[in-house]
Amino acid sequence: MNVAETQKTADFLKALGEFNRLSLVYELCRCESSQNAMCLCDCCSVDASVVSRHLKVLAERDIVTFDKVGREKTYRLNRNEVATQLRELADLIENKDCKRGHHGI
Amino acid sequence: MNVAETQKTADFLKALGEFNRLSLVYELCRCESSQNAMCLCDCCSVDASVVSRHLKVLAERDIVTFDKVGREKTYRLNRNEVATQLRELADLIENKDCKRGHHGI
DNA sequence: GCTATAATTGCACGATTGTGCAAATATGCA
DNA sequence: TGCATATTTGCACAATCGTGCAATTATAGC
Repeated sequence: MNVAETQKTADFLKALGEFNRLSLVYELCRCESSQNAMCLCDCCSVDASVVSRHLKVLAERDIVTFDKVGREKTYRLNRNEVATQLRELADLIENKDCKRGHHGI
Repeated sequence: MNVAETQKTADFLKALGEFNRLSLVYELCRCESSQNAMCLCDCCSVDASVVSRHLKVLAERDIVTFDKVGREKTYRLNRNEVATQLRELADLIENKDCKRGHHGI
């Protein structure tokens, strides 16, 4: 695992690892259709500017994607991509193949 | 998803979502046997006290477990538990059942 | 054009976090 | 008992982060 990959994975997990951002993800998870940011404000009781910034972080990590329709941005969760990243990490952590003993056996 | 569960998941992800802590996890992932903290120091170039603190955070989230043997603590990765948590989150995010339309359809 | 609404940005602030160093604690070994 | 090694803790500090408010930008609709 090289440094860049490790950093990328850490950034991904850090983006998910904040209460209000994870709440946004869960809220989007419940939505079949895209949701605009104002609508998403309701799920976490913070200022609209804060939601805007959190969504920006999530978008930077490709956790969510948005479409701009008129003056609204509608967000949707990148379900498959996020789930895949989590499962890949799970597989890596559980993987027996790369294990070695104390002395590199 | 209630507040306490969301916070717990966020804390778990946050614990993994820091570069040096994730490096420690990867290092433990490569080890079949338990490793003591001094040995783990090598994988991330920070002070031993820093490693100690990071391992404490990982232990608090049940990401690692340790045994105290003599004056050393040997750590091992809770592979199954961590992988399971990640997969449960992946399943939740991908789950179609809990989806609903814009108006709760 | 003007106004209302959606979203972002700048600024400030307090809280948290990661870090190194030195000191303290704990334990093994001679 | 005394010394060496492993680990933790206290302290300080800089950096990052989450937040709210006010101002700004963008766009729809009149």
